[in-house]
Amino acid sequence: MPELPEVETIVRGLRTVLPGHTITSVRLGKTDFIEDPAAVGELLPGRRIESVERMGKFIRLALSAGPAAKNPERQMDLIVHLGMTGWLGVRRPEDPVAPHTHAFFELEDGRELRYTDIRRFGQMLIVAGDEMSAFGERLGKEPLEISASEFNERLAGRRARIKALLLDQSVFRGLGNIYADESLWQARLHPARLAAGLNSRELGRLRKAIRRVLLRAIEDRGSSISDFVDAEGQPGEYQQRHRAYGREGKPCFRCGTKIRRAIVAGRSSFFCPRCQGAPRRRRAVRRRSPKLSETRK
DNA sequence: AGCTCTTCCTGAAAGC
DNA sequence: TGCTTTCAGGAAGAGC
Repeated sequence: MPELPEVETIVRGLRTVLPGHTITSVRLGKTDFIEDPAAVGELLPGRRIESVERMGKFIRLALSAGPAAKNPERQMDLIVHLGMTGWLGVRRPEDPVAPHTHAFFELEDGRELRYTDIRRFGQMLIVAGDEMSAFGERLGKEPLEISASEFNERLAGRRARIKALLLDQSVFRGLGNIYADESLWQARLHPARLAAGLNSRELGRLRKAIRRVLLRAIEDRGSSISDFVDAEGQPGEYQQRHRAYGREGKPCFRCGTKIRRAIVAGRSSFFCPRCQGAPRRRRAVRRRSPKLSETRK
């Protein structure tokens, strides 16, 4: 499942082969993951890919218009989210087409950029230049760029479970289930702890753990759990370093206690019950007198 | 505000 | 063996 490190890996691969090339035509298969398929088909031909960037789990292809493009005065970006099973890469036309490949962007040199997505949980949309900043503002901060004080501010006073906030893309962008669990294991924090209950030492540990986990995972070119491969088709290596995710019943690398699995924030969450101290049981909501609960706003 | 449930989708794996 | 059910999960939306 592509999270920040996997998307970064794809982006780095695309960056070496895409910029400077022009889209000459578009072919689409199933289009239910595309916001406006007609616009993709009509507006992209004639545009040149200027740059490839990652924004959280989104891939952004910045496009400039050549003379053949429609609406050449409008700067636009093609935004792609890989969802669960998405893949984006460049192939030659004679290369075999992977099943569930639903978009082909032919380039002026004959190669084609292909989008493959088994489950079609991905997204594809065109964002006009003047809407790009608004798009970015809807997302949270990049976890690798955030300062300690910004990090703490984002979590301060939030009564949601820390796992839920790590997964919330409007808080931080790019973390998913795997790297949230790995970071919490590294920071020795239970996923069900309330963010508001974390002290500054714990917040500091968490921010550092996230950085460490993500940077190492990027070095390893992501985690290949089921089917992730990079833009060249190579699997990542980081799954070999997982300490929590997917390790139910196996010994904790720190203390040997069996890793447990529980549903937190609606997601299966893996943690060490010993190293990652469980939150104090949430106080049962017992009402003393009906009046008290009524008077409280 | 935040939680749970549902929906989208396919394929792998578990259950019978 | 072969069919059926369950599960996985990113994100959004509904309802509480």
